[in-house]
This record gives sequence, C-alpha cells and structure tokens, in this order.
Amino acid sequence: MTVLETQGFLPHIAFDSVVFGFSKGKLKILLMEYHDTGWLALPGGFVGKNEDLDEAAKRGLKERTGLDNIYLEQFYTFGNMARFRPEVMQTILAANGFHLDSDHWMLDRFISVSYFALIDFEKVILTPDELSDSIAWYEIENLPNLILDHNAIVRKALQTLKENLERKLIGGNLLPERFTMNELQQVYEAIFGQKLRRTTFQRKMLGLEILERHEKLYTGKSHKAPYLYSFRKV
Amino acid sequence: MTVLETQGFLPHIAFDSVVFGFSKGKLKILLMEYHDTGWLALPGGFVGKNEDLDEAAKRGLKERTGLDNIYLEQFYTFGNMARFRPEVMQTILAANGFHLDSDHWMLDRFISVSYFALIDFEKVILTPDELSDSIAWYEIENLPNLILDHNAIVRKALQTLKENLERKLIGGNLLPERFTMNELQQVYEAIFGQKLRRTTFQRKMLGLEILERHEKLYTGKSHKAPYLYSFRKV
DNA sequence: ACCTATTGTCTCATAATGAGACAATAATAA
DNA sequence: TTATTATTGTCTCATTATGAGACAATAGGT
Repeated sequence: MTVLETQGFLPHIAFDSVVFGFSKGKLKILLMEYHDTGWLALPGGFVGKNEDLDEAAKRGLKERTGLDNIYLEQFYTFGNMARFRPEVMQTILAANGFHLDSDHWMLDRFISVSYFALIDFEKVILTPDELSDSIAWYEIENLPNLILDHNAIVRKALQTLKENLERKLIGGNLLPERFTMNELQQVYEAIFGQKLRRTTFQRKMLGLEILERHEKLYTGKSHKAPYLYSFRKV
Repeated sequence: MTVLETQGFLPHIAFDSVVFGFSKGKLKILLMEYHDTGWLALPGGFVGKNEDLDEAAKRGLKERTGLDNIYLEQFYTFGNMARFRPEVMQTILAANGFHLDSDHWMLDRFISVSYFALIDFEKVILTPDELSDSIAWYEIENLPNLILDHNAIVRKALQTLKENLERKLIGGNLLPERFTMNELQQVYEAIFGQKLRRTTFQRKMLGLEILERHEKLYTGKSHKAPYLYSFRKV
C-alpha cells in the first residue's frame, strides 16, 4: 500500500506521535526529516477507513520504531484553521516526485489527533518512511523548528507528561526492565526540568511500594554499588 | 443552514460536549432526546470546513445553552470502529422525515472530538436542535442509556474533571459569581462523589488565597450567616 | 590499609492534613 | 428579654508528609 493510495484512509484525519526516549541523562523525541526540504516533523500517519484510531497510532509507531506494546496515550486533537497549509504538504510531496492536483485529499485540511509514547531508548530500531531521509532523536531542551504546529504539539505533550507523571507513575516506561534509583531519578529530573533531592526521591519511591528490589549492579566504579529495581507487576 | 447541508462541514469529524451543571446538591449534564425514538445523546455537531475545531464546540454550546464565554476543555477523541453504527443515525434522521442514501456523508464513520463544559446552571437557556424533542438536565449519578459510546464519553469526561479539579481550581465555574463556602464544598463533593471534611476544606480553600470575601448572606435561617465569596480576578 | 565517590538509611525541623473543640451568631420559641 | 438551635469561622492538637542534611556502609583505586 503506497502512501498515496487514497481508498484506504479517512480524509481530514491524521495522527501525530511525540515519542519520548531517555538517554545519557537527556529527554529526547523522534523527528523525521523530509527529503530535500530538510523540514522536520513528528512521525505520524493516516487512519485506515476500517481501523480504530488508537490502532492507527500503534501501527505508526510499530512502523517507525519496530516496537509493540508501547506506553501510548492520546493527549489532544489539534484542529485550528491555522494548521491548514496545503503548500507545505505539496512541497514535501513534490520533493518526492509527486505532483498532485490541488483538490487531492492529501492537500485538504487535516485535524491531528496527537499521542505521546514512552519507550525504552535502547530497544528502538528506527525506520524512515517513504517521504523521509531520516528519523532520529532530538533533545527536547533544544528542539529545532518543526513544520506546521508541531512545536506546539510537542509543548502540549510535554505539559501533559509532566502533569501525569506522579499520578500515573509512568516514568519507568522510559527505562529498561531493571534500573537503578539514580537512573529513575534522572528520568524525573529530565521531564520536570529540575533537580530533585536524592534522599527525598528515594524515600518517596520506596514508600509507594511499587518497586521490587533485585541484585546489586557492580559497575566497576569505586564506590558502593546501587541496587537494581523493577516496577512491580500488577 | 440546515442540518443536511453538506458543503459546509468536514466529513468524518464530529464534536460532542459533556455540559456539567450543578443544582440542588447534584452534578448534572445536558442530554438531548431525539424525536420519536426517545434516544438520548450528548449535544454535539459538525465542524465547518473553514472553522476552528474549538470554535465549532463553542458555537454548539452557544446554540444549545445561549451561553458565551464558557469554561470549555477538550478531553479526548473517540475513534473506535465500534462507534460506527450508521443505522443509528439513519433511524434518527428517518424519524425526522429524512431518508438518505446509504452513501450520504452523515451516515459515514465519524470520530468524535469531545469537550466538557462547566456552566452556571441558573444562566442556561435550553434550546433543542432540529432533530430533538427536548434538551434537559440529568443527574450524573443516575444516567440513562445513551446512544453509541456516549455513556463512555461521559465517564471519561467525569474522570478528567476529577483529575483536574484541584490542580486547575475550576470547580467554581459551576457556581454563580458569588457563593458560600458550603456551596463550593458541595460542588467538590458532587464531583468527587464523596463527603469532605468541612473545616479542612475551608482551611484549604482560604489558604490558597484565590477567594475574595464579601458581605454575609442572610438566608432567614436561624443560625450564623455565611460569608459570600468570589474567585479573585487575574 | 587508606582514600574517594556514591549509596541506603536515619534524624530532626518544618509544612500539610485529619479530626475535633468551641465560641459567635441569625433567627425562632418561650 | 432570654433561651434554643443549627450552622459558621477559627482554633488546637495529633498524625502524616516533605525538606534538608548527617552518617555509616561499601566497591573499587592508590
């Protein structure tokens, strides 16, 4: 099925995903770079005529990252007229050799149902789509300009993530199965954008009784080895 | 512009609104009853081809309640295949004398961008739309069956409202400009679905320094008169 | 055996909350 | 006028949570 195949998709409806990863103490997201234009955008796609909206978002993530069973949460639907800029999509498609009539469905107005995902950075296998040169990680603190309203989408995703972080205890989804308390703290610090007090953080996390303690991790560093933890199942 | 006028609206995209009001100690929402069928549904509508998504929701509310400048928040977009039940819309329209071809846009699949609103119960002037016999208040604790997935939409709206209640301090939007501490507490109790401790609630609210104290309210009851409060502007 | 950086746990001060006591008071009844 | 009643506003005290730091334990290196 090619990207231009029209029968398969609902017109006017797209999805975009803000995929968060964590590496080297930094919170990052995935961005695609389109051919020639150099324009950057969130990974996204269209919804099949017979496909659940959520399934479309999952499928899109699977295609770009190779991952199944991801933490995925819908957070907002963007539908302002200001995001209707047919010349943007036209330029992207032209750079790929497609020259569409101005009444083609892909040049119509779209609303974007937006999701954010939390994934284990190490597990991802990045795969660009047909319109892109590359898909790569970018630090959230230092994002370049993105097409359309995608910078605003990222801001809202990050805001939602912050608001839900404690209540839903989802921070661990950015780490591998087992992690140290320090790694978990770094995730929280990267998301909140501020340093946290080590002892208070540790006491709080242990007090919630959601962590399971495992063996120690000997890193070769000359100091006490930290325990590994995982989130308690069910 | 009639409801069947097709050029004006985006296909496949609808909005629905969960309009919360508070009266006699109960949290209530607005429901429409369709002609003949007796089916109940959330007030909603379609998005103009040149209309912001949020503007469409505001317009819909204005039409049903007569109110402008409402607290309105988008909370989720429902897009499962399970909500695609063309026979439901067909029956509703048939009851109004419209017999559409099965490929008519109103019988297509729709995703619903859903909003919740908080309004002053006393200010509303209810106005049914062309397809409805009535629009009326129903207690949230004792909702009847609604069409499609509208019961699920209400549940999610209430959940979002609960989660945001303290963080955003939006409870006051359900009351008139001036209110007693007891009235405010009743709003919180109705939303959370549980009794709160009077003294703790009062201390907390006053401690937030968002309330302005006005004159006392003499109700004629034989006990100490409570102060009236309003939310501090800016 | 000593040094260093980091970890896990403890203590103490401060802030927030739960639970109730109690005086003030607006209307009514005696 | 005085007593009664229901409710309100404010206090107090116990309990719990959080901020800030002290300190011993320890994995390696010197």
